[in-house]
Amino acid sequence: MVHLRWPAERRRRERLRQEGRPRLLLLESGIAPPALGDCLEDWVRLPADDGDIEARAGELLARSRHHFGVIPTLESGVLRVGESWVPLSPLEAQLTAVLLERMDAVVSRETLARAGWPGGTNPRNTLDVHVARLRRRLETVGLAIRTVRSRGYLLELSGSRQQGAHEA
Amino acid sequence: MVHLRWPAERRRRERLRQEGRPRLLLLESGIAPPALGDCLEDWVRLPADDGDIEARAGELLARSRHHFGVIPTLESGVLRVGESWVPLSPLEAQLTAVLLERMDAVVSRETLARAGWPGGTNPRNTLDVHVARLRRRLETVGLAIRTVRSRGYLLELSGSRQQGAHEA
DNA sequence: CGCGATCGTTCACGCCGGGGAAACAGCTCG
DNA sequence: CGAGCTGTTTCCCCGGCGTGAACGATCGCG
Repeated sequence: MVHLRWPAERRRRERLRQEGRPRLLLLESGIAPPALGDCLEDWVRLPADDGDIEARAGELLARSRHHFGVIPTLESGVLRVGESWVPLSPLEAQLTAVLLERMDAVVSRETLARAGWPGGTNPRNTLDVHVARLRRRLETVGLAIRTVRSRGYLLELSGSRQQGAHEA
Repeated sequence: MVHLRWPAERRRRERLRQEGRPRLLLLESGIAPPALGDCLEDWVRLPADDGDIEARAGELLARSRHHFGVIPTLESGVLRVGESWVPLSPLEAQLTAVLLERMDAVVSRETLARAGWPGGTNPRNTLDVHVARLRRRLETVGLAIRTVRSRGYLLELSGSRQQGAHEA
């Protein structure tokens, strides 16, 4: 996150934009706000409260993370999401792999069942149980498995905008 | 684009957020900026220059347009509008599909009835009830079903102007 | 002008089935 | 041997759906 003065550091701003880095413009008083180049930019009019500047910087950072998207990766039983990670059991890894490659889309329980138990035979509830367990595990790294009733499941980052989403 | 006062209109803000509509918070002085829910929100500390408010509103609008083409899509029981989505039951999905492909146009209740109950059998206020429920569900993602009396229903983005307000 | 008839909305109830959670048991592997 | 995986059973909650009835807004007619 870079703070820079506007319009004094105009060239620097341009460079940062090309590099795709988030930047916060500190507006000298009396200057009109510039048109923002992209989602990774914001401005604060001076003089400003430190808290406000802090807040904008934080939002910008969060937005940039959201914008670039966190891409979970699964490799030899370890699921990484940003900084954090969890070990997955073989079966859980199977299921997660399928959910992952259809991230943000619905995966039918049937597909999941085939992924986890190619041999086929297992009682109705087995999948439910494993999904429940997987759920608990994934939420520790900020992933959520949503149920789409009578359709299947959907994997997404848990901050996402669903109707049930709760946050401060 | 909605301007609202913070923290006074806290509930309104929450509703708008769930509907995925852009909103600008006008911060009473002395209040700390709230954590932003998503890319469609911003704030200005009062008292503020009109130009600054204008600028932020403009950016927000641009960002929101950039962020979604606002074209609702329905796929495997999931209705997406911009960043938000809702799971729909099979029946609701049927109805929504019809409304969606005639978006912004009136769909007769008869058509809807046939879409939801191809077996034909189902007079009564069953349809009404399902429309009511569907309404509640859709408003969480910023869609609205308007009634056109003795004609049918009409699906539109809830940001649109109310019927009854005939414009010049 | 008022009064039903008509149309639409919403609430409350009940049934049904999908899906969730806990608890237990066998298994595997270090 | 103990801990973590996995399968299975059982119980039950809650969401989806249909129905009935009360409520409310319009409209038309005398």
